[in-house]
Amino acid sequence: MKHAQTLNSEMPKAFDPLAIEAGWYARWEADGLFIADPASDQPKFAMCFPPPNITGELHMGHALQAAVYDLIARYKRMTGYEVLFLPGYDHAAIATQNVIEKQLAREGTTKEELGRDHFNARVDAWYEEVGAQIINQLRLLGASMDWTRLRFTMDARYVRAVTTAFVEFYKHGWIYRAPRIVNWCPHDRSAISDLEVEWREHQDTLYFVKYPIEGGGDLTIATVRPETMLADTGVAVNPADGRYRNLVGKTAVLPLVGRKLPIVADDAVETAFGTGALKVTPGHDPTDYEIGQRHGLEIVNGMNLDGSMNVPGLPYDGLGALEARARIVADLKEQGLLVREEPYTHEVGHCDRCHAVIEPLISEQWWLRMEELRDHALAASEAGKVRWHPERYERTYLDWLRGLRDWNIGRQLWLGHRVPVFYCANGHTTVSVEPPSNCDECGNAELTQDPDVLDTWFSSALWPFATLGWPDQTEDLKAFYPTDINCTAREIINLWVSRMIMTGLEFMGDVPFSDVVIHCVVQAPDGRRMSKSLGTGVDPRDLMSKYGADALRAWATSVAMSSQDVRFDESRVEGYRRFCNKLWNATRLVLGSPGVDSADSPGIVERHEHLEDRWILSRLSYAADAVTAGIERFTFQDSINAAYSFAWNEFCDWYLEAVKDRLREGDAVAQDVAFQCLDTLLRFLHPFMPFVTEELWSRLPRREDYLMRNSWPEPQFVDPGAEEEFQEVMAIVEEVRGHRQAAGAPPRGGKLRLDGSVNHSIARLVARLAHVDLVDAPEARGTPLAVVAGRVAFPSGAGDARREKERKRLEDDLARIEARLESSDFQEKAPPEVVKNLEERATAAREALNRLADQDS
RNA sequence: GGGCGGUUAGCUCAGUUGGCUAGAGCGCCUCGCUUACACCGAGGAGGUCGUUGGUUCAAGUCCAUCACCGCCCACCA
Repeated sequence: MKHAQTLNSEMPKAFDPLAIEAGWYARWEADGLFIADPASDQPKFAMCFPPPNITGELHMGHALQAAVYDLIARYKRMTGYEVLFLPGYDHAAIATQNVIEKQLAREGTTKEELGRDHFNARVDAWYEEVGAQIINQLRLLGASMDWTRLRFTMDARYVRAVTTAFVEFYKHGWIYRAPRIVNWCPHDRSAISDLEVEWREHQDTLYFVKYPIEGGGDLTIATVRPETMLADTGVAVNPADGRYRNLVGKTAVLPLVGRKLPIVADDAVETAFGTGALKVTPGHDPTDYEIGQRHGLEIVNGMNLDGSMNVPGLPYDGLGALEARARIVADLKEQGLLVREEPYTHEVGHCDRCHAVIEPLISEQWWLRMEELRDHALAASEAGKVRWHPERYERTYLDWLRGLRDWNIGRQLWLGHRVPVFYCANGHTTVSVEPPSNCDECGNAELTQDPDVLDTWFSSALWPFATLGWPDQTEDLKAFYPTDINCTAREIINLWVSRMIMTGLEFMGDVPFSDVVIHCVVQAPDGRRMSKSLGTGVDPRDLMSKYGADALRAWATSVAMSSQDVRFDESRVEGYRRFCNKLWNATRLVLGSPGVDSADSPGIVERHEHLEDRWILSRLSYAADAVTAGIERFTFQDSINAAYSFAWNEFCDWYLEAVKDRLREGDAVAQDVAFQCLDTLLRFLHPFMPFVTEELWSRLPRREDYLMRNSWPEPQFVDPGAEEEFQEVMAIVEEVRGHRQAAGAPPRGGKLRLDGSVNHSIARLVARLAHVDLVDAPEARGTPLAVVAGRVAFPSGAGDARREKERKRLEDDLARIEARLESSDFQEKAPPEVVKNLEERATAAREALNRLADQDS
């Protein structure tokens, strides 16, 4: 349990985050506060943390995401839920393979040289090392994750879930194997899905090439990839294109190769592009593939899996694409077939992991039919089962879903979940979760497993239930599925969120979560992408060691739901460290008051004789409401801002200043109110800044338990009258201070006569806060301050400039207000309360001007 | 090519259903080491809310247009 001590004398003057963070995390964890109990009779609340790729350390995006998740987890615990916050990490097959390959390259070797076994050992070691790093960083952040339920997508249990899903889909007849044109990464020697292609702008050349026509004449086509012409099997024109109508049905002859190419008419051809004639390469272009299918064109495979040319008998055989291109262009030029070249800018697909140029080619792959999965997901959305925050992202998701095509789930990588398909020597296929010992059909025991692995996203798609034990009906699964929230960056809405929804509906019969929260992306200060390779990354650990985890988290949650991406601004993180320090010192002040150990805390103050007490308690209620509303609406910045301004601008700047004397005298009511404020404030700040709040709360008198497992505050002391009166206090005090500075007077001292209309409570506070003595009448000489009708003036004439400025402001304001009030349209059409409000403002401005005039006379 | 978001103080950002006398943090200027805090306190300067129109008694807030910036989808070679 925690150590009990409440002596502020032990509190250093400055808050040191590093001195307390690790200790609290260890204590929370040791006391099992992160562990979820499926048998609890509390309502359940669950979130499965998006498994970070094990490709390296956590970056800013992870920190931001973890801060948001953890704030929700802590908030829900405090509001009475049994919370499961489940951590894990992802094997990220293609990404990890690339990382290891790069390491090997640096060591001057390759995975082929190393061999499968050694390569796998290497990968395992890497998973262990990086997995530990990631966990460590999440702990540093204060993420209250249930580490007893840590999951890894390569754990045996998880693997079984993945293969089970595959087998189920297969039984439905949704998984099939077929040759199709795919995005081929020649570097990874694997197919990748459409979503894993990253498009980049290239400055290329558009080549215009003359194709002779049998029986005389020729036509010119335009291409940026002349090397693919070696695999051309046709030429296409638009049926509506009058220029070429007479050529349809004729045959062109492929230069350099001599192959006969039927000229066909197809709507897919754009008449406005190039010459309006398209060379058709069904084996290496998706559009061409479809045209080829429609017209029965032959498919020629002109490329090897490593991206080199596969054109036996031609001089380009075995060359890389770019080299072949140069040679072909030269040869065409020599033969007079190159009509012209134009610079051309277009988008070229790259592998999003290794960045190699994608080569579309025909390949036999595993496919998953999406029709039914998609339709169920669409129906779930229509039924309002998933809410998106901000709402607009629902459309992003739905638009993508509606255009969904079959998913290429096979990968030809060394890493990943193996496809659970086995072939026997007789050519039969057995599909099974557990490796079969015999062929299902003929009993043959000589089985070989399909070499393909599954797309990483196939396994990630099962995350919300596979982590809970599916396909077994575990206690966790029953208690915590469906989960409640998924929070990610928008870039993986389609890759991941959509697929979880589809598999959840399929295997669990319900959506995997009810709310999807999309957070913004943090950019480098100059607006570029934050990236290690660009050198624009900022390490969250550096920030934590400079400012503390609380400051980083407070900043992260304050920007997470921005409508636009945010540029990283370190000064804002620093600002939240100062805020922690402010809280620290405010607590220190209150704890330093004599006799606090016996203060009646916590307890609602029944003795309301002090205006400032009623005022701050009313403000506290208002702030607590705002914090709660912000969390509930997923606008965390509203929560942070409300907490910050209450703590700093109201509690510290005004309340503590107002009650300093009372605290010093050991006034039990002031102590009680101050503790009440601190107690509540620390509670509603805890999800945002768990460490400093737990530390300070533990120092308040008689706090036996952890703040972390205490209840969410709902103070309900609202006193509009007190708020109004205190406004008056602040206005007069600010005026005194303003005049003082304008006149160059000392910051305290002097005498002030308040108008008789100012009540005693207000007068008392003004005197204290403005550091003046109240008198009945200003003395003729040596009186620095005087007041007329509740407003401050210097009788001497010092402060005239300020007064003049004030007059100007008031006059301008009054003129504007009167202009509006004089409009009959306004009087008739504006709501009465708006008119009334404006009239009151006009009155106030006139009174203020009158007072200024009185002072002049 | 389609869709979405953004353009508010020197910088980074807030501004809920139109009522704003437009805010915060940082930075800047002037004071002040007052027994919680100099990781501080007090005062102050600084914005015709990207453009041009429109709707309205009233527009940063709604509509249209244009201009930039960013993102997501999209297989015109």
